[in-house]
Amino acid sequence: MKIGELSAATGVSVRLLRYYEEQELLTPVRTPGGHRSYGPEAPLAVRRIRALLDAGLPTRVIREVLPCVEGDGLFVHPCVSDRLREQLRGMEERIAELEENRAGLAAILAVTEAAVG
DNA sequence: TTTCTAACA
DNA sequence: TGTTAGAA
Repeated sequence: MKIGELSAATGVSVRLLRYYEEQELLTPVRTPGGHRSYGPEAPLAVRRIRALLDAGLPTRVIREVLPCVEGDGLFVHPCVSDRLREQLRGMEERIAELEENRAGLAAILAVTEAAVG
């Protein structure tokens, strides 16, 4: 199918579909005219990518685990569990850092408002 | 009309 | 991610 059809079938913009290809998440074949041609499994592949993206994974990680994804993307082969835990760890670290930032900013505001009014 | 690439917002 | 320009 053509990119426009895949877009209509998945609700993902044509622009994004081209971007996924650039990130090596999708690998459509080319017609003699240079147009992208997607196979019948493309809609499922896009759903998987979306599921992983919605989990906050960067495209770089998605590229690594995509071959191990099954179904609609909510289940992956156990062999990539470690990679995913690593991501979860990093995510938690970022959250912790943001909490510190929040406390710091709140403190500044509290002191400021107490002094000014 | 649709798609392509590349670059800008 | 959306938009846009010029070409096929």
